[in-house]
Amino acid sequence: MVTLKDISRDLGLSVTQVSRALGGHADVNAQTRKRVRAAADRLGYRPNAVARGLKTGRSGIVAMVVSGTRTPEASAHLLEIVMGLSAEFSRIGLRFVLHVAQPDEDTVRLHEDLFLAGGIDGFIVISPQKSDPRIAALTRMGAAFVVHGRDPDQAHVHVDIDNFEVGRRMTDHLLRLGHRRIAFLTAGDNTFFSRERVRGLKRAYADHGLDAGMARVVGLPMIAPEGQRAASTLLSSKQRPTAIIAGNTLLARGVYRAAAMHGLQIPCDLSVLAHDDDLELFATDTFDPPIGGTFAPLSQAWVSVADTLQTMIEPEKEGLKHRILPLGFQIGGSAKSNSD
Amino acid sequence: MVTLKDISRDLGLSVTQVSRALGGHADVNAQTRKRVRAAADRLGYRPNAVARGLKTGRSGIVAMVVSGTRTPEASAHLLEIVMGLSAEFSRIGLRFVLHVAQPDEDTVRLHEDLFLAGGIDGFIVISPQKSDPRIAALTRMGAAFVVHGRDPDQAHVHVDIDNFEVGRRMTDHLLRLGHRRIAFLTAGDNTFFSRERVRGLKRAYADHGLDAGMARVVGLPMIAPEGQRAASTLLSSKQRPTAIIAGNTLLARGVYRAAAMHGLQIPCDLSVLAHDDDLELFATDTFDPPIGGTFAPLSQAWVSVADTLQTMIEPEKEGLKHRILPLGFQIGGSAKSNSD
DNA sequence: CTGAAAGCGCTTACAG
DNA sequence: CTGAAAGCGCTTACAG
Repeated sequence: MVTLKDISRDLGLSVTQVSRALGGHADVNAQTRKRVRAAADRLGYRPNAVARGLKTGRSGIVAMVVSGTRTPEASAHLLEIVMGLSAEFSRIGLRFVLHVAQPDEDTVRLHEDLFLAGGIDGFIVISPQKSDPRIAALTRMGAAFVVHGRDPDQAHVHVDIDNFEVGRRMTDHLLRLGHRRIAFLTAGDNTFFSRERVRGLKRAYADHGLDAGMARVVGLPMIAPEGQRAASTLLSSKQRPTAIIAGNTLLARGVYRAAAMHGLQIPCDLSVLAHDDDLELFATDTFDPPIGGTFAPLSQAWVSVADTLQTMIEPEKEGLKHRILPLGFQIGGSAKSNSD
Repeated sequence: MVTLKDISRDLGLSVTQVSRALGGHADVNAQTRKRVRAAADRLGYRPNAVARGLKTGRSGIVAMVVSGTRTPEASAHLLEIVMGLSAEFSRIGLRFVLHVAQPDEDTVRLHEDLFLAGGIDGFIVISPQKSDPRIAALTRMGAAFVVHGRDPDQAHVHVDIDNFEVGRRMTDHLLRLGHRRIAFLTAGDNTFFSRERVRGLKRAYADHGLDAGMARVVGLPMIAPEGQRAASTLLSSKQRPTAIIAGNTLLARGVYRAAAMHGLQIPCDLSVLAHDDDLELFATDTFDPPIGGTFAPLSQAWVSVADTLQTMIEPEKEGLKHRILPLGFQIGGSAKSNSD
């Protein structure tokens, strides 16, 4: 292993100067800097992150702890998220590692263990639950962390989209098209984003002077088979909805399948909208007709999450601190006016 | 942050003794040890892994670098592997972290970066390719690592099953039942395990005095849709096979589907065997009829992988060094005698 | 522009 | 059984 000492000996310089030269500090003779750089390359020097970490208190590593998932779709979803985060962090010079816990493992303790042992500069938390204990623990320990999404019960740095608007805009779009019986497939009530979206849906009804009681809200795991099952039930019901809003494109995929099984054409017999995270694995380009709805690429969120966490870890590099990301709307071809 | 110094000050002891007491060394007065333990708990002491790492050269962290995958099934497969490894490593007191690379990212470089920066004690490599460059790089750097599977072109520590036997036993079983036209669905030719299995298949034919030319070997990604497609093609062919061997249960799932679509009953019209890794996500208890074939739980492999890597990292804890794991055979109900 | 020195928190010969 | 000291490899005031 080549150390600063080796370089300093090789060059007859002090370790101090070598360190400064490689660190790119201004107060080093340009000549010297060049010589040091050359020697470091020649000897194959690699800075020891552990030693640097002990001195500076920073390891350059950020972590995320997740629980193992139960379904292929959820796994694929998780891995795409991890890939997106990894890419952003490596772009800004931080290393992102994942710790996958057992389903029955205590993730709060894992956060504590990882942080208190040192060596982790910060954390990412995704899919926060109501009064999320991970957020409470990280806050208590004074760890740097960014949450994707939001827990309204605690104050914390977060990056999110305006989920109220997600619910409001899609519902408004359908109401304008004349739909009244709208079903909304979304996650359970213990997620803030879902509650916000439902609140947006209700607001849209109210804005149109309508009773939101006409809408049906269904809470479910947000994967295709569940979407298919729920849509199937809805489409078999007496007062079947004329439009379905899917919380993500996986659910929408299930809705499309259910519609096909019921012999219903989209958008003629059934309008469908979905919120689209723009995930590659569940690309919407295979939707026929093309799906409409709100649009906010998760990849944007990762840019923001990574930059924000970096700013918390390295305050000297003042970066952006986006919090609420912009929301788009795609018309698509999956919704049509209704005159029931 | 509470350090050894804080405890030593609190107790009026030297840092040396505090360190030894907490480290469980024998040469410390039992009384003292107790007092130190109590003080550490009271003050909330957590050893600083970074400092320890600088001194001992060990971080207690092992890593695996994988490329992001493209399909939900492959993602689920990967995550189950990661969960299994995580569980084993945490059982023996090591932390297992995952780095998920972009599909286009240079994983060799990632291994180098992670290792040369220090802070990673060892690596796990899975799914080795022919002349795998990751293995070459880790060997060159002198890193501790264990490969699950084997690269015949390089010497390295590995944990594996006897894949020759996997191919030989399943083929032998079918040949004894009178099958002659056997199709074998397996991975591409660039994997050692697949070549070994094919070699085993040929040996079984030879042992029965038969020409292995009657067998059909199909290389493909080992997931259900591919198995279904390949089986469908085979079952439509003129000289359709009377038996299909699937390299894993995902492929077998696809074969079952294809058989159903072709109106073929298993095992009456078609015999099917599969190698079963005993993964929870692709449990075989939903196979009707129950699938037969070779059986070797991956969870066993992880026990062995973790113990072996620990032995390489901490030679003082001499542990087991299983290399080739035992192989079982399940009769199941998916294969039947043939008299074509 | 350069170097000697201190120190991050820990472990471990060494001497008593 | 106990403690003073050295040192892992780095960074960074401080003094020149």
